[in-house]
Amino acid sequence: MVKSLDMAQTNPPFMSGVPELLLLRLLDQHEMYGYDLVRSVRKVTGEAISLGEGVIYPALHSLERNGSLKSRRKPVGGRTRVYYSLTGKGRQRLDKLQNDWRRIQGGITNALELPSHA
Amino acid sequence: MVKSLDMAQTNPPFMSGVPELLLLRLLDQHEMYGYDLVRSVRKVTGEAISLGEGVIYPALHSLERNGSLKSRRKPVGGRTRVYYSLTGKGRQRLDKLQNDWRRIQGGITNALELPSHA
DNA sequence: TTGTAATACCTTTTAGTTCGAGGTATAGTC
DNA sequence: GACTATACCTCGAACTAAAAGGTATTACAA
Repeated sequence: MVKSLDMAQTNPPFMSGVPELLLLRLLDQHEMYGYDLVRSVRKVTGEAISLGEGVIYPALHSLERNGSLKSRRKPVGGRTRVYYSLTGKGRQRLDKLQNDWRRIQGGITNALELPSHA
Repeated sequence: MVKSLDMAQTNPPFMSGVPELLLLRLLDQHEMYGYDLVRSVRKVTGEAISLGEGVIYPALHSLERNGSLKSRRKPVGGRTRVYYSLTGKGRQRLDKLQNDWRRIQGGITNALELPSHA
């Protein structure tokens, strides 16, 4: 895999909260493991959003620590996969994040519909 | 003005880049001053988003520093208002942010349309 | 005239967050 | 034997929004 030579873009706009929302949303469907989530995020967003492993793994650990996710280790052909799934708390958290997202998304949509350079 | 007693919510989800986008978008219409922008943001987002002065003023200063905004001081009834307006660079920045927003917004909308708890 | 609310500006501190880069190891393929 | 894909992980840097707190003037009401 060729690594990017672009300068680090540590804080891209509009991404805060997005990894958490997407992970919870995907894991609400069925359990998945980290490496798989990297690919799934790209796929379900229509290639619009790509989250690297450096985002996914810390996020999964953090979500498990706060009780939104639970995990189980499963050996698959010599390798070990860590499968994550939602807890009740995780589903509540997902609801809250979806509400937040819809509120903000709606507000920005309103704002962007203003006439330009009046 | 009664200050909020709620606990500090320093990093609310989905807000990164939003102040910058909204300020540039509003100032693309006509020049405005900080205190006015606080009220305008609330209004144009249909009360969905509220940005305090602690967000607005630093953002305006930062945008002026990087050349996206220019300002002029205007005394009004004993008080001095600082009016901000977009530069060419600011309009380019607004275009870029709007594209980023639409991309991410579309990606998340796709992801949220998945069937739940399959 | 006292005091309170609204206007209008500002800075500092805090608490996060994403991201790239880098690291380990196994399995499979050319 | 080398390279790619799989699969896990950590760390440090860059950046950001938000609250809290601060100054000063104007307007209005009790």
